[in-house]
Amino acid sequence: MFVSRKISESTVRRLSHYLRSLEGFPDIGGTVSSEELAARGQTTAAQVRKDLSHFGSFGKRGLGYSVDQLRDRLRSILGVDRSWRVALVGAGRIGLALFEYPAFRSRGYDCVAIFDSDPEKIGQAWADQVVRSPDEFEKVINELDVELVILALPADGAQEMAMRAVDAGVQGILNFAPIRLNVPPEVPVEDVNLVMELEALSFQITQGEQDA
Amino acid sequence: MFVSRKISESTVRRLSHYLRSLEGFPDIGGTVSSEELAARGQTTAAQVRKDLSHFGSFGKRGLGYSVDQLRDRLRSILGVDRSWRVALVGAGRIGLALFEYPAFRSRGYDCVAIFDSDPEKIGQAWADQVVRSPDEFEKVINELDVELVILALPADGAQEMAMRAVDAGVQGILNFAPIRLNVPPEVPVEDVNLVMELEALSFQITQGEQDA
DNA sequence: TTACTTTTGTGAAGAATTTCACAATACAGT
DNA sequence: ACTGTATTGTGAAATTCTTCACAAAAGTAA
Repeated sequence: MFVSRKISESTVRRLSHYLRSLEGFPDIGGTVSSEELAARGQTTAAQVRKDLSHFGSFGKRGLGYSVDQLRDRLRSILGVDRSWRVALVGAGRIGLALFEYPAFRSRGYDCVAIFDSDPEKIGQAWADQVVRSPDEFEKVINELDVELVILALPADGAQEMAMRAVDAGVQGILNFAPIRLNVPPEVPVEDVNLVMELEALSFQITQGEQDA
Repeated sequence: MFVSRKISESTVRRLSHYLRSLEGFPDIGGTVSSEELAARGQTTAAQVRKDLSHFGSFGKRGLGYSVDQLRDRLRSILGVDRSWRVALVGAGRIGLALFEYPAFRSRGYDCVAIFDSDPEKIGQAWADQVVRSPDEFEKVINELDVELVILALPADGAQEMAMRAVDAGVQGILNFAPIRLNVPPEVPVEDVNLVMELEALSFQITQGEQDA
């Protein structure tokens, strides 16, 4: 019914997935059943209904969910019905890839500052942005009201910048550095660890072969 | 004891994390306790022991685990005690970032081919590689014995290339395209979805504020 | 050898998540 | 209005994952 405490990580991932499916629906004004949504997300209809039920009941029995309504509701639940002010820390290949990732800006994640400690890079123009020195970090974060920080730098600098981001009042961190960041529990961190993903893959392949 | 069926996704992620921690240990010949390992991975000592116990018992009571031995064992479990032949599909920003990611090659993931459908890109040299046309895909995958494919292309081309990869005999797929791939269950797929990560982050921030 | 300390490996308990199953309800057709 | 069909919302059951707690080592020191 109400927004109960503790929505699990897996539920959130599925919600994000449902939203992605709904965005693929051209059918304006139509409806979608939990069954259809499940088919697109390799989960079950019951799981879809359970996930959605944590936030209220916005389906119609016998009919399903209004695509438009559900999409709007999911956007609001996931916090993407607004825009976020993001700073990118690390102007390497990964930083560049993210900066130019189309889905990034199109979903309201506005990159308003870029930092890198490499003197070669400081001052470089990236689209409408200029790469800044980390010396300016706190000042810029405050002046531009940055809410999210993306850490796309090597492991050794990541912990320090995470701390500085938290102290500067940032609300969340997307971390690409392959270390576990030590931050206060009230600041959410999401990790993207490419090595871990590859290892999960080779694990599954290796295991699969052992079974055969 | 023995490698039992069905190791959970979360266990695999933790194993990968333990390995990362152990690689940071300069201490050659030393030992490490489940307690220490847990502290580095924001989990508990009992969890570490349970995770490891799925694959045998390679600790010494009263002493802990031999760093060297455990590291080797984890490498073997995760399948990174060997090298993997990888093809990159999509020579955009994300593809480039991955191609140049140092941890990539250093862990035995050898990129042996790059494909892109953009005629502008075909023929470009990337380090020791040349970007190839997807027309050559099946031929090259077979000739070079490619085992893993990294899909770093837009959503609309991803499903087709996934299918072609599976038909060509590829054993696993790392997917950066924001769609759920439809492949036979015996071919493992790992998804890296940047939008999903950002949404998980904004969800947590939004939720946190509602509680306060 | 014996006592003491440490830390593993693991059954059992507890917690969390997923699936089941069905009453409630919404609409369509007649 | 009534019958039939579809589909939600949700307790309860089943399953999976995590934590607890402690006996079984393994080393150390006297």
